[in-house]
Amino acid sequence: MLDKSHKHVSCDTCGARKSSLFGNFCDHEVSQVDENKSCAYYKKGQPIFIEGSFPRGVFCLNQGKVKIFTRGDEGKEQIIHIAKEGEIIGFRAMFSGEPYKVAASTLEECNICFIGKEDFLNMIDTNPTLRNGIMKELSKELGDRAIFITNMAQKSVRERLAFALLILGDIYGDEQINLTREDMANFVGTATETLIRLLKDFKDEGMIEIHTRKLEIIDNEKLMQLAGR
Amino acid sequence: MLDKSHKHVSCDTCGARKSSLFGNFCDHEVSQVDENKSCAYYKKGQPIFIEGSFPRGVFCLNQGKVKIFTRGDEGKEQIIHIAKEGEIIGFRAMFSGEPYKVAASTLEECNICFIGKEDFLNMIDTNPTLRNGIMKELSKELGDRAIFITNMAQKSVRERLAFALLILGDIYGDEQINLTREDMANFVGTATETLIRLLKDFKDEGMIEIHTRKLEIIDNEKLMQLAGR
DNA sequence: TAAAAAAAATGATATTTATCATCTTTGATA
DNA sequence: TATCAAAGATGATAAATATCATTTTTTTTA
Repeated sequence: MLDKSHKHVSCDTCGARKSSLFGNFCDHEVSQVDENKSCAYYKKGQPIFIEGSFPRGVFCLNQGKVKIFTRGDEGKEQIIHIAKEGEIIGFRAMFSGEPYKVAASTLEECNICFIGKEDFLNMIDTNPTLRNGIMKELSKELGDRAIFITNMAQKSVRERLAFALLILGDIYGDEQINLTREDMANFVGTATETLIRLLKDFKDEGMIEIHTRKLEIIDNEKLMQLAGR
Repeated sequence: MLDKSHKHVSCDTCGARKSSLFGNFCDHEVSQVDENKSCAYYKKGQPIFIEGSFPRGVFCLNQGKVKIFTRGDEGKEQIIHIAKEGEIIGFRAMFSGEPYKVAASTLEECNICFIGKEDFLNMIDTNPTLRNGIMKELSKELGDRAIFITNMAQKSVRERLAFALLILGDIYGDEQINLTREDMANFVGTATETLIRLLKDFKDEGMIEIHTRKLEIIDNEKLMQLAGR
């Protein structure tokens, strides 16, 4: 269980920072971020920002996982991305000038830091490394989403599930995958019932193990083969 | 029919420029682009760049339409975007440092200018307006693709076709929509046969008119209602 | 302008996947 | 720890869409 007091999490000791966009900051840049941020504890299932609102700054994930999603016409969520420790979320809408097109909420307990819009944009302007990192990140994601779209359009639910499990495996690292069946279905883009049935098939075929809610990947190879490329 | 000689198209007189990322360039910035670019005529169906290759620069569309697509496992195309006059294409991969994840080829005769990587990156570095424009563009597209993914996952083919026709209507402006059924199916994400049948339904329901290959939107309202939001 | 190729259209059928109804298990909370 | 709500699971059925085979029309090119 995480510390619930809203105390300051120092960037200096943030284990997630090395792998983040702030990873190669020098000391004084780190303290610049440190001085201008605020930190907060979020409990599981709490919204960080919602679709349609205007961004006031960006969120930097110190601890925990966060889902980024949109809602279709009937309110059904489509999970676009699951962010983990070290990721900065919500910076896209700051450049687009539009309100958020996606929403974000926690999938588990999280510690999340907040950097105000002005401070962040100021950093972008004065720090070419950060700027280039951001542009690189934006471009990469654009490519990933093209593939996501293609998968949605051309792969069967079974293939998409295999693909999704591989991504989730990466995100959860050596932890077990821990999502509700509904969230997983909303990531794969299918009905919850269909997802449940397929998970059982995958278990029977020796690709995963199911520990009630948590999933363990047993046969990465087979999943990759099924997912295609 | 376009002029096939590879003569220089001046940015100065480029009708598409005003609506492009170079739209608010001052005179000397325009001539900077002008001096560093080369122009070429492309015939219909010609590739501009292909998936997996490394970018040497960016392409600026002076005249004509271009499809941006990926290929699924069985080689089937998924069209992600259709670019028109004024759009700059292929700049994403230049920032990501990765090879192209998408391919581009012409849908009709095109005049396309080319700006080398070094020149373009130099412009980005020295021109904050261009840089901000690019970041804005990248972010916007990221939002659009989130919605695209959600549509793919949650809408029926019929709804997606309505959505696609609205987008195509915007792109083609007062021209009629002019795509093969296969390309259209690859944009909507469905089988060609299904697309053909649905187009007939749409015609019968008075939403579009079919002039052999070209389509005309008759009832925008109804399409919007069908497409949702 | 005829011939060939490509695109469009149509019908029959199979398959995948969603939906609805219901039941069971798990986990949270009073 | 008993109770309740949420999540997970299962079966039956319906609907949407893909696939395959074939024909017609349009476009391209020799």
